[in-house]
Amino acid sequence: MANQMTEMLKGTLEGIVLSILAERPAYGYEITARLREQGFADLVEGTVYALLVRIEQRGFVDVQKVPSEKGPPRKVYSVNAQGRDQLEEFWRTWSFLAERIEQLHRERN
Amino acid sequence: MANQMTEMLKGTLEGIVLSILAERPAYGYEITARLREQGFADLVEGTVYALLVRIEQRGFVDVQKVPSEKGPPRKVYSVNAQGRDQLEEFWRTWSFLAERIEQLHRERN
DNA sequence: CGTCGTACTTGGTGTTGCTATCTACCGGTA
DNA sequence: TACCGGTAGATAGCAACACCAAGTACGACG
Repeated sequence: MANQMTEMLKGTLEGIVLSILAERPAYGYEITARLREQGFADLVEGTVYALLVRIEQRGFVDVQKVPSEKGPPRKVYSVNAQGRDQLEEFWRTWSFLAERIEQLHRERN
Repeated sequence: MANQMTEMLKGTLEGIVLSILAERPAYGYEITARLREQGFADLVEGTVYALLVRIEQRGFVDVQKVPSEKGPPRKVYSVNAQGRDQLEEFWRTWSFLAERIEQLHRERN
């Protein structure tokens, strides 16, 4: 993955995944696949799985094991109340940062 | 510093500083002060100095020592051609990411 | 039985921002 | 003189996070 994107994903990927889960519950393999389709072509599975473990341990998501026809059982994640709070916090932080960066972008020559 | 902002700065702070230097050359203490005024209140000096060392070693900036009336000599940094390339790359990466995140933002309920 | 696609796990690495502390220079003040 | 605060920079150690690499597990299909 391009180094710059790798570094930029730190701190944003969690928000991205929480946001995806806020739309509707999903499991790791599915999330990875969707993100790859949406342009994050080089995103590696291990990253997403590790992130899911993290946000579960922090109590932002609930997990449900669902049997799959095509492989091992899926771990379907859904955001809970605490996760929604975290997501709101993410949007606040993002908005602040994006605003300042966009301002620098406009000021560039 | 809020944890979320800390993580989000990874990967963006370099672009922010390069962007500031692209407007006009500056030195570390000044850059830290300006960023703090602009809302990055908890940004620590050490972070900026370390970043400046990094981008100098990567050849993105040129340095000039300038005596100060109020303290030790300043190290004034200015972006060079390679730095401008890096900055362009930063804007491309940022635009891509921001677009996708804003889309998730709009889709939220 | 071997392979492919699905699905998840994990140990190690590199980058990066933060914490904390240090040095250095100057002016004002007790 | 001695001390303090503001200016200016450096750095060792830490934590978080994305990546890399390799592994396990399950079912279907040839």
